[in-house]
Amino acid sequence: MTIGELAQRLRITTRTLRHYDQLGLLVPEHVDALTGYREYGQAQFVRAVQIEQLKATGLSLSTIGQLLDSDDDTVRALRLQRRQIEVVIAEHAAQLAAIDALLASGVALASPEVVEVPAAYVVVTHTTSEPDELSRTIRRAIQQLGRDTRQRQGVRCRSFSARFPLHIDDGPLPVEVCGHLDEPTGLSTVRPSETQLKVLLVGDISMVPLAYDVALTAVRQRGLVASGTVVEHYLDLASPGRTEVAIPLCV
Amino acid sequence: MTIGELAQRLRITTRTLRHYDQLGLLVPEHVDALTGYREYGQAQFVRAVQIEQLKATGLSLSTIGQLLDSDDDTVRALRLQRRQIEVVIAEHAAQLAAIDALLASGVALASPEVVEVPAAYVVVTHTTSEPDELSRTIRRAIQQLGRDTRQRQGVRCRSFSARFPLHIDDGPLPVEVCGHLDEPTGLSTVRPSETQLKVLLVGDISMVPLAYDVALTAVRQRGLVASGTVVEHYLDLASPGRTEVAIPLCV
DNA sequence: TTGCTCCTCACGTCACGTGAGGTGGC
DNA sequence: TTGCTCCTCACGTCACGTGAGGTGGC
Repeated sequence: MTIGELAQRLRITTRTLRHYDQLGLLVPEHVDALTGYREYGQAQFVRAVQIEQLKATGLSLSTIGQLLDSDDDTVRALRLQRRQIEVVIAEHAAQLAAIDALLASGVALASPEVVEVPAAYVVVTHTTSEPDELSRTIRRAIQQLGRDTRQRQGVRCRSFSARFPLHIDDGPLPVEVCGHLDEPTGLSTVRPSETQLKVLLVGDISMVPLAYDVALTAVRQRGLVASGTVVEHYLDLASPGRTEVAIPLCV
Repeated sequence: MTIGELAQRLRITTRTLRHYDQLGLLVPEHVDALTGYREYGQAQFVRAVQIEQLKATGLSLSTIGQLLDSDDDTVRALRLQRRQIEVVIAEHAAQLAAIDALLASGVALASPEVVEVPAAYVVVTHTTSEPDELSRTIRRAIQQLGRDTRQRQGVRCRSFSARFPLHIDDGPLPVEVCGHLDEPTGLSTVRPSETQLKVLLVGDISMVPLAYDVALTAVRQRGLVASGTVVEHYLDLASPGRTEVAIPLCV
């Protein structure tokens, strides 16, 4: 049969069949020496169907060729392909999550700004941490604080924030973790209002150092005076979530 | 800052930054006329972070550029992107299903072969169909037959098959649908053994006509004599599932 | 002088889509 | 002569990776 007939049967284009020919994946039974016309036979038809079947699994054409030509372990190749597709799906799921987080934040793209943060009711806990344990320490303190406030006061924290030194050296550093409440309760205190240079970051945790860097650079560049403390405010704890990284200013 | 410093902060390569420069997506604050060295400032740093944030959603660089440069509707763009990612995920899910079906079948790739199909216990039902209603008619008959055998005989069919004329003209055509049983029951009959040219097809429904075509071509090419009937045997009804398309032979 | 960072081309990736320009049989 | 199918280049896609080959400041 001609290339057009084969293409019609397979519901693919003649260009695709010429591409397969060029790759050596599906060579015509015979090529007219004069006109260059390709002639395909029954064996090529069957092979073409097999190729389309394997293409439906997302395998590359070169892999398909190897599987059809040698007696390579097709089961093994399909299992491998399965794992790779799962990775790709996970990547796309992460993109969906990133989109949702951005939409939920009102599409806030990282940009540093000076803001006046109003006073707030908070429950405070203090701890210390090695520099490279910082994020784990904060996470644990937040979980503990969340449980405590719910058990002891029946109140759920709206969000959490952490404060630690702006410049981190060796050795343990003091960390303050706050749970933010809507209303004052027995154990809550008031955190006074302050001026901050703030970066709202929507994205996964790996972007937090970047936000910190943006904030710090902006402080320097605008000639502001930092108070020596960093504030990270976790607006939601989902990953990727919204995190504010801020540097309190001395006004 | 230099291109290397900016790259380090963003955890991307200098090549990527040069690429952005080339696209006009992120142009340095200043380029040394003599050495060609790029110099980036605070504004470029912030813009670069915004670019990376939007890249996490899977948007293309050209779209990102448009969103950052004009006041295009970013919310609309993100919603659109969300839908496109869902489509891509669905495609990959279909690939996973294709892999699973192939693995479940023992990696049977379409190839026509002459087989002796043994006798079987079946429950038979007859109906007619317009040619372009064929697949729907078969599906309905299978559902009905499945319900009937379970209700009236408490037996579940192992699989189903359908028989219809090999050459389909205009007008209604006779269709025979069988439910295959493990054991004989009150209403079951025996379908005698027969010789078929069979193609086992693993894939979605759209490939069934292809399998039919493979089988028919093989019959012709091998000089066999067809009985005038096509048999489709649905080994599992999931989609994509395993379907045998066979043409009974006159021996 | 040796590293290090920086520079500019320019090819390669993957599976084709899409013209451009031309030919042979009904 | 007009359609139709067929042919061969060859560029374009997308976001860079990866050399090749070379330069300026410590």
